[in-house]
Amino acid sequence: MSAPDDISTRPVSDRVQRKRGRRIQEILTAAAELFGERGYDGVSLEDVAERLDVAKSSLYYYFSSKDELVTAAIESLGDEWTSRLEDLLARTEGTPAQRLHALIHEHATIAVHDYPAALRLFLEPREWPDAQHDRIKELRRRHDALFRRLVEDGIDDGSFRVIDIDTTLQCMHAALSQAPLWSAELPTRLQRKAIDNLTDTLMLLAGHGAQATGR
Amino acid sequence: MSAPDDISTRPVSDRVQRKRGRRIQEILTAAAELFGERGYDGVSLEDVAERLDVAKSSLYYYFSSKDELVTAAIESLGDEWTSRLEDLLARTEGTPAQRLHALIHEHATIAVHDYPAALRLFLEPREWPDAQHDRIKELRRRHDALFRRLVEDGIDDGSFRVIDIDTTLQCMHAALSQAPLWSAELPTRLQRKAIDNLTDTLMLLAGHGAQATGR
Amino acid sequence: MSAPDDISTRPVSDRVQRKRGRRIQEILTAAAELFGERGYDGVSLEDVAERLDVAKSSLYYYFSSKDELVTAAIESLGDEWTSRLEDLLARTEGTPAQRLHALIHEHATIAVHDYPAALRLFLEPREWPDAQHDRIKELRRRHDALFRRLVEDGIDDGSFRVIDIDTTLQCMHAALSQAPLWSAELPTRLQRKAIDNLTDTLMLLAGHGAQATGR
Amino acid sequence: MSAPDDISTRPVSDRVQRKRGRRIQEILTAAAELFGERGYDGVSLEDVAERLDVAKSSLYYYFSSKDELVTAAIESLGDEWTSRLEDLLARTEGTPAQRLHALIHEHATIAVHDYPAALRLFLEPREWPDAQHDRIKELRRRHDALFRRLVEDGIDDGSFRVIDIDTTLQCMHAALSQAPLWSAELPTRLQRKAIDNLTDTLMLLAGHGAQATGR
DNA sequence: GATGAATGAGATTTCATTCAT
DNA sequence: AATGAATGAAATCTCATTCAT
Repeated sequence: MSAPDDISTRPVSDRVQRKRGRRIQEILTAAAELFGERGYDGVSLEDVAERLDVAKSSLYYYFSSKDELVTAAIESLGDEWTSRLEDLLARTEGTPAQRLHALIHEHATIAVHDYPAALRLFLEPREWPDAQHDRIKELRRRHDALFRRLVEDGIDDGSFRVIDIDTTLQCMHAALSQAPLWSAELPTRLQRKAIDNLTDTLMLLAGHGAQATGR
Repeated sequence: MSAPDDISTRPVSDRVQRKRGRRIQEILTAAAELFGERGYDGVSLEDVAERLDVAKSSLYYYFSSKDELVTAAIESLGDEWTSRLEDLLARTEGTPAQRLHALIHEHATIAVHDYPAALRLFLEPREWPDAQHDRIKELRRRHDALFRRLVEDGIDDGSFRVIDIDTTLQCMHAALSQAPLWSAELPTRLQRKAIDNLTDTLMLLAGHGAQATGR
Repeated sequence: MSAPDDISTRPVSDRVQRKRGRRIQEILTAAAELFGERGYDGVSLEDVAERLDVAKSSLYYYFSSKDELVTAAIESLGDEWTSRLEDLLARTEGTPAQRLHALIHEHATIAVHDYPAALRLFLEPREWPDAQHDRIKELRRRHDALFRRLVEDGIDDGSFRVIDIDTTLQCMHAALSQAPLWSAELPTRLQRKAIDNLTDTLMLLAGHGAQATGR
Repeated sequence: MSAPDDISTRPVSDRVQRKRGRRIQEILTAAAELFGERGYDGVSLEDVAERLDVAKSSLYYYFSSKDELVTAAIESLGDEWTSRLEDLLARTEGTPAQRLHALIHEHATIAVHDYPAALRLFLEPREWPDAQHDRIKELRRRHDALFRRLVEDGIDDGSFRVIDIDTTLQCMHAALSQAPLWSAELPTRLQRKAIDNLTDTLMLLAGHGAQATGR
């Protein structure tokens, strides 16, 4: 009805752009929580929309399908998660053992405390639609690399001893992924303690004696 | 009007009875595989029926609902699994470390080799309908008890040292549950090796040095 | 496998014949009760079979379809019902008012007391499959004729006065059909009284004062 | 994350609201007709949808289950019906006999003429799902109260004489409920007459002589 | 941007009916 | 005569997706 060219050529104002970005983040956060908790099939778009207090159809303005929304949510959560771990490592000095201890502790804290919802994301790809497999694997790789490097460092300097590094990493990862599940049942005041225990226990997997945790 | 007393005289012949039992086992096996692989929501009755090459509605002749089928499948699989572990322990002598090693190895073998499908069953209850929660928890308890006793024995005689026994068991369990997932991708010839590695690695969680596995 | 002619030409022994007849009656009785109570759609063949403690498929040995079973059940019940009323009239002497009173009372007794289940049978044809319409109408006609004759007699001799005989009969019939419904809620000891009240009340429809019922 | 407060500023415009209301009424009307005619089991949602020329699943946008749709349809129809009767009484003066006559006549007119479909609604609760029982009973109570009061008035002033007021009301109700069934078969030009006859006949149940209907 | 309305595909479940034994 | 097993059709219900406004 009005000149169409106008619309397509006019650069969308920054303010509008930012607003859209913020809205998308809201949606992704809500979606990540829900999907993390109940899995792909366990959450309908209606659920996501309801939590955001918008109409279901409105979600399609930002994402062209459930799959796309899920993909973005996973990516977003995974990105933030990995970034937090990378940041931590960047500012933590010390022996490989100290740094691995810090990394595990941080990961456990995020999992149990900050994003208990996210457990399914790293858990297993088979649940997710094909499109997500690669993204999840990629996330998983980035995430894995952080741990792997530290473990290798520890092996090199003789402080760690493992049977097989892949196996070790898989076990760590499995235990960390499952952690929110059982620690969710603990009363909050015990969770910090649980995280410490978990961290120390997992250090054993690297063939390294439990660190004193000042407890 | 006079009800014939022949209820007792027509006890459904044994042959028929056995046949029915066999059929039910077929169904349960197929169902356990599928549900184990793809989860409750990921499998439709159509899928189960198709694998058995029967009509969807035929399943209702044996089970009155999807839930009931799933419950029975879980129970059946879990029972057999736990029995195998209990049997193993009954015939295995030795130190707690030797017995725990055998137990983990057996569990890993079952998980990776015999029932790679079953991983979800022990994984997490939230996915399953309410009716299943208790059954799964109960299975989990029985299963847990086997490991716990051995670890406690090892602690008592000084051969194990753990930070916190609950944490240790959770980690072992998590790693064993996840194992089929990543080892599924290995070529078959490497799987035996993977199981050995996994077993030795998990022994570390009990604070016990890696056993020589004759490798 | 054996000579087939034999089977078809050999006259089935009387004993067998009678036994079959008895079995059929059992089935019809059970079916009439169930269908009367819960209607055509409300009763499955499984329900009928269960009450008889036989297998569902066995019903097909006697009736070739649900519809046929229902038809026969209706017919059987209706026949017996109408016969009872005809018998009653045959042995009851007196004025039209006395005879109508007796007829209504008997009908009400059967409906409320003997076959409370049957209410739907006379209620309305639309519920039943097409095949049944005519049978039900025919039953209804026979039944109606009994009442109609008496009312006409009473009109002729001046003891009844009605607005329109069809209307009068419809109302009587409606009230009698519904009776088991509300009297079912009464405690048994009040049902006899309720039948009396109903009878006297319906006599009013014939424009005849309530009879003294010796109460 | 910050939930916008605009819930109150986006109150779903009135126009939309009204449109929705209208749509719902359309559905309820169609549903009431069908369920009234063929009963709960006799009507599938497909039937309702087809009459409205929409997809089956669209009904779920307005009602969350068949039961809910049926409940609403019953309620809606029953409400209107009772209101009409209450209105009539509010504007009708005269003796209890005159008012009862008017009430019965109006009820018969609605039943036979306006909503011939509704007969089952007042007929019998056993057909309807549990959820509906109470609603139907409540409707029935309201409806009953109208008739009861008038009959009681007539008894008090000596113009009516009944055997038992409950029985009288049940009979009236039964006859009125059944009326559409048999009068449906009459040619339209006779229906007015049939209603008059029915009304006069039912007045007899109150022990009151037939009113002259100018015939 | 946002949403109410609508829909098609697919899921679970029921049931009359058939068939081999 | 009787029945266990199996099945296809249909019913209720869910949900991702589309579309007009």
